[in-house]
Amino acid sequence: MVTIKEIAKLVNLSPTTVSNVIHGHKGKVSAENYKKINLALKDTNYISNMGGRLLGHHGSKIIAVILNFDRRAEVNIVSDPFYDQIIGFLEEEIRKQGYFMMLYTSGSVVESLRLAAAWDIEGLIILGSLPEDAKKFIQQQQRPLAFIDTYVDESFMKDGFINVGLQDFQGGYDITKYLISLGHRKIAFFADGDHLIGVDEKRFLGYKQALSEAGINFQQKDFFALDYRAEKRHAFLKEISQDQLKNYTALVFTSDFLAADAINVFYDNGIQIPRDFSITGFDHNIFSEQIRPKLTTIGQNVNQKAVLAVDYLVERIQSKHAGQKINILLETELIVQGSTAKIPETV
Amino acid sequence: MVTIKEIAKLVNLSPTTVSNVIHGHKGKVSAENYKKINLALKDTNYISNMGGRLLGHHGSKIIAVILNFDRRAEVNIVSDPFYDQIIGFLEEEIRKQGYFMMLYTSGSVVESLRLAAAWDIEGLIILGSLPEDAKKFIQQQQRPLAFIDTYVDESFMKDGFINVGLQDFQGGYDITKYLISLGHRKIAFFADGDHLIGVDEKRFLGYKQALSEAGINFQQKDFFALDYRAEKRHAFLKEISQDQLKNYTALVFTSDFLAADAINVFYDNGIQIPRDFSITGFDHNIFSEQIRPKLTTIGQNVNQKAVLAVDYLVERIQSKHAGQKINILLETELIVQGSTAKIPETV
DNA sequence: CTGTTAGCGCCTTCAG
DNA sequence: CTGAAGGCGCTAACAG
Repeated sequence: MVTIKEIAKLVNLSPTTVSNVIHGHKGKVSAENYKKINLALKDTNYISNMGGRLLGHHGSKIIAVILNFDRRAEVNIVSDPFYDQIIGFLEEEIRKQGYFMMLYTSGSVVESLRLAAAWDIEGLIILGSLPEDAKKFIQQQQRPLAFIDTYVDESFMKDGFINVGLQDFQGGYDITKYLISLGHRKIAFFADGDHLIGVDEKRFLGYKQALSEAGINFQQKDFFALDYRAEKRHAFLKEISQDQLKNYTALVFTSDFLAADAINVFYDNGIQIPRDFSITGFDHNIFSEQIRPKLTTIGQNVNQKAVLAVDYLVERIQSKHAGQKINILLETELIVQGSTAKIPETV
Repeated sequence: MVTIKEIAKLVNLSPTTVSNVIHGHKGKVSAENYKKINLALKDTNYISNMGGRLLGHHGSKIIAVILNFDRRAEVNIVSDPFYDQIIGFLEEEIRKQGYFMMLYTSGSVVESLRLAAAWDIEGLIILGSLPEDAKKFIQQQQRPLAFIDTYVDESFMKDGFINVGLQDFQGGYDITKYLISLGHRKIAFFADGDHLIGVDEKRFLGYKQALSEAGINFQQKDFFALDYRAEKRHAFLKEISQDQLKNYTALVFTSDFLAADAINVFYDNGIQIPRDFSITGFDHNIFSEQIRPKLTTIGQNVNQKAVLAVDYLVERIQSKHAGQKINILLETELIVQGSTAKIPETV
């Protein structure tokens, strides 16, 4: 690997001058030498050694993407397409912005911050963080952070805070309202796990709001928690489909994955959608399209999420000061497909 | 961030001694000082600055995962679950082995190698590489490489070569043979794009072999190339289903994704599976389970692939010499589900 | 406009 | 067993 020193020798100039050319400081170098050095750089296929940069704290050019470990455990089970997709988009945008992406999975904030320190990482993108972890990140932050889909208290959104999320409340509200507009009044809600947090909680609150506005009384029994393990989940769905669910005409799921999964379980047990239930998903990813009937769902632009998060982060890295807090919630879109139907007029 | 020097001051010893403790060179430090230093390291939460390591070529602890750009373009379209899954598994194993993962997408071998040089990357894992790119990597390699699912000529598998793949030929052979055992003799083959390369080619050759052994004559028209763009692909499937496909009773797809996609198109056009066609997939991922009927497919262990690739690579990194070539093709498993059926006895 | 110098943190000699 | 010294490549500060 060629070094600046070697290039300097080659063109009979000093390393500083070479460095100036590399950094495009045109004003500091004569046009003639500028050209000569640039040629030499190309000829020798010069690459700057990142060790040198790191050591002088001149910027590592690394952005780390931190994935919450618990989420990841599931990802490998269900292959959560949201995470998969967004990682691809993040990598693309990080690369386009001239940075390198380090991917790190950890359940521990401390571990993630150690990584950031060791590599002098310029900024972190944090995916799927629980609220309490987000707080820890914010409190111990040494460098710019951008969260994706994280809800924290206003009080934690100080200057420098960045979050790019989705109007989850609105999405939950819209899709529930749509069901109500079809005549449904007995609408159950299904989520991943017992304790609703983050995006699922907002979607749930939107659902409740829509019920309430329509004068429908929500009861705790209308909420169903699904196990992340396929077998348990399937057994549970089968069981309730023969019992509790008989009271409902529509089922709202917090994700396309869960909705599609449920449709299959129902199908296997002779239940037809939307004849027996109207069902809705959330995300508008591959699962809502690769199921029959296709899901009525809430669309989001995952690419945009990734690009915005990276761009805000990079801006903050380069401006070198905190800047105002940013908490963008992207708009959602109701996608009506075949999994929902009007309730038949009954007398 | 605490440095070795600071720790040294703290305990009134030299940096060298501290460094020795950090590296566990017990023999070189008195037991007493060893303890004292270790305590100080913990107290101060010491993290070694990677810049220092890099600069001295003491090992970056980075393994780069290189994704072929063309593949990735598709990944973002179809969210190819194989890539998604394996990236998760790779990250996990790399972390477990004490390395950091840098994820990089590039269509250019040169770009990837520049990255490797700049960061003094210790080893590369290359996913979805075309054969000609693989050759370039091998020719220009400066450090250990591990390929996943790459087929290159024997002549390129010199010492140091590592590839972890699948018995794709066997898989294609087994699944076709299974169809034949059900009585099918008119079996079409569907792949992604015109020019069969890599794993798809092997699967195809397995299919042909099975046909040939059963005395079935393969003709070029039995091969169908699918467009990666959903709309074009769907239109094409619909079109041929009303025409050319009438001659076939079974359809072999190179992936679960394509098979599930086709089932949906057929379903939308009133074609029932397996009544009208028997259909097979390949991979046994989420798509074969999230479709009705579930796909008869070929199973592979993606986690094992990732773990083996990382472990072989790390072994090579640590042993510091090339070692014998490794070209492991993992076993496949025929998974019989509902998308295939016996051909009815006709007279 | 150009060059010299110093220092970032670590590790490996080598000398005590 | 311990310590001092040098060098990895780069850049910023400063001197010419």
